[in-house]
Amino acid sequence: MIDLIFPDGSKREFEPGVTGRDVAASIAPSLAKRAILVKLDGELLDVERPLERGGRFEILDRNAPEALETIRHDVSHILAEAVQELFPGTQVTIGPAIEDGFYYDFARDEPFSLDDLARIEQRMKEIVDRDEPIRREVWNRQEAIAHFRSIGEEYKAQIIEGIPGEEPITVYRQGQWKDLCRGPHLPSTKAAGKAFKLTKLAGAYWRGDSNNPMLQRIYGTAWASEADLEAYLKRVEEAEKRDHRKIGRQMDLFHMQEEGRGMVFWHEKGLTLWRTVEAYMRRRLADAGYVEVRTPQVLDRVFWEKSGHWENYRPNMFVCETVEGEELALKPMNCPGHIQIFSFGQKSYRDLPLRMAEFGACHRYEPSGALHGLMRVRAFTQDDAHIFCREDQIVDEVASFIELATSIHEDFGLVRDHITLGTRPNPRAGTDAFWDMAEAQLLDAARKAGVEPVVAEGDGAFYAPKLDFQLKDAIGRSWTCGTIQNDYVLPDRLGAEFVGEDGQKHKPVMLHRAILGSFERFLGVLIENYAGAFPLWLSPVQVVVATITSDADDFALKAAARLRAAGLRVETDLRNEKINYKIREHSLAKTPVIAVVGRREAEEGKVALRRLGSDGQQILGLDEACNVLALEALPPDIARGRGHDAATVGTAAGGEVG
RNA sequence: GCCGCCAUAGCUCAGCCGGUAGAGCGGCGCAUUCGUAAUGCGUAGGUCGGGUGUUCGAGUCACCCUGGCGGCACCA
Repeated sequence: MIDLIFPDGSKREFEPGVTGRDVAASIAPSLAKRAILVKLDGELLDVERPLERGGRFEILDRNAPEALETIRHDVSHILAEAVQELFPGTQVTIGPAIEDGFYYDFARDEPFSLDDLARIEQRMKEIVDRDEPIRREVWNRQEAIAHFRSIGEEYKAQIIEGIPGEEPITVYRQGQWKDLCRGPHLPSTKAAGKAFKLTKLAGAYWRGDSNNPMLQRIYGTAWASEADLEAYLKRVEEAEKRDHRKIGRQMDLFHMQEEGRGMVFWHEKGLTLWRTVEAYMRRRLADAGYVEVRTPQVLDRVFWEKSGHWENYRPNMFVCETVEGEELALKPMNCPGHIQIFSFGQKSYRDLPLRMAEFGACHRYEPSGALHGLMRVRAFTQDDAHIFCREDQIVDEVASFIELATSIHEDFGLVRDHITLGTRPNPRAGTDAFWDMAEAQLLDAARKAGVEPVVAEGDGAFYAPKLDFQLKDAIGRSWTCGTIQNDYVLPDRLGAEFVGEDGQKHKPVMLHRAILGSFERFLGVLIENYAGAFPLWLSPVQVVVATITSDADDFALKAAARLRAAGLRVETDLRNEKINYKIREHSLAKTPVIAVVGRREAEEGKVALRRLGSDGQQILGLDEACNVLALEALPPDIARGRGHDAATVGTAAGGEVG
């Protein structure tokens, strides 16, 4: 007999070979009907799977969180079945569940069309209606390989060949159709439900390797209920509205054009945003003990040969030849330049840690297909810095960096989800012993800062492991911003050294670190995080003074001048338009504050402040308005320095009027 | 770079099976001076990303190039 322990703690005995469905039926017939999966000691199993051992046991219906992944996986199989019915001769490969949905990769000479997608989706729904039972079978390895080969499924045969010897080869039958799969699966196609939708068509390399043939991938989304599906589609729509490329155009922040792929034309408002962020970063870095430097944009090929970049990254560098025959390259990164400054003259251990920052403009020839708005560009400015330190200073430096970065990210409304530790990749420089040590240092430092990193196997740079910050924005999407790497290789390669207490020369360790990543990308993230409705301190235009009638023009100009004198970024709108029209226009332009001035305000020397997103007004005397807004527009670091909490400042003074 | 899709006024988009381009918003002009999310009327903008071909005739079909988008690969 086997013992099953239920979630309520009760324990019951069953015959070995009993199925999850039998167990459910012994509790209640309705439960047997609803059951789509069972969990035995944390492992998900088919409900029809005979149980050979006991353990902690749970019966899951389709609303269980764990069921969703299986539903998605099943829908991907239904997709594959539909495709093979409609397009005989198409080979199936793999089709996993992913975040929000699933995909399936097919090998077929003819490309699928968008129209095909609609047909396939229709057929998938028919397959669900057919209620085909899904059953697990264990096959003999050699027979399985021979079988899949014989039916022309070369990819499946290859997959089986790659499965470790001790693992059983399982095949799931789904009506007439079958697929190699580890499982688990739902009891029938009907259990998958119809809350799914095919979303996109894409190419994808077999086994993720660009040397392999390209397969056709069909993506879909699948949910436990129609309501969830609709909510998801709505979320996607909301995210599209925040697209920084769209908002960048609407708000006149920047543009890009054909002749400069991956290069940004920053317009006045976009540059204002940039400079605001830059000024903030300068203050934060200065407070944290960094010095700022600037290194050459273009350096001789010989320099990059020494640094090793020529050898490793030549195809991705912008290179030019001069009339005198020199070969020069635009810098793809700042580190070698910083080492030159470090090595200029002699450095003592007393100089360490030396934190050297540069808002460094770099150029990298990124593959054309990688370019994406501001997120991936060919010319970008990093908020770069290198901390030269002794080995025993690494942990402290990394830990305080984590604190600094966290504080900065939060000032921009981004909350940390987690930090990843990218470990040794392949290929890589250095011995395993080196990597053991370097990875341990980062782990120690993270823990010292109170963070337990999530390990991302093989995600490190080739010369060093790294910590990456994963942030969440206002609508829950995650972004990677900020990184730190402990590099022993480059300082050695470029001969950086310092004189230690012992009078001997030592090699410093170099911590490469960025908090924003690049200004381009970070501003893109900010635009999407705030959907263009920036907090007052960041907003390119902070106040628009809008008149109701031309009688108020003079006062409006005076008010604008005073607000500017108080340090605010102000525009005026004296056009002969109705106030409704102006309010609408400036609200759509995401202006945080509209200062309305009519005859009444002009006579009384007041302004009526209207905040974006609220329809109330705050009528204040001009002086008071200047004070309130200037205080409110303080960057968060300065507000903290003055003992103000930016979030609550400005709401205290003045009366609300409907 | 690879696979697929797309490319029409400043913006968003319509233009069916080929017969020489439309709308809304925006712009400009005139009128309106009107208290917190769109005042009315009028008017000017495109030869349809570039090229080749098919055709009596192409925005509309085919092919090539360029670029954009969605993925894949890449991301020091």
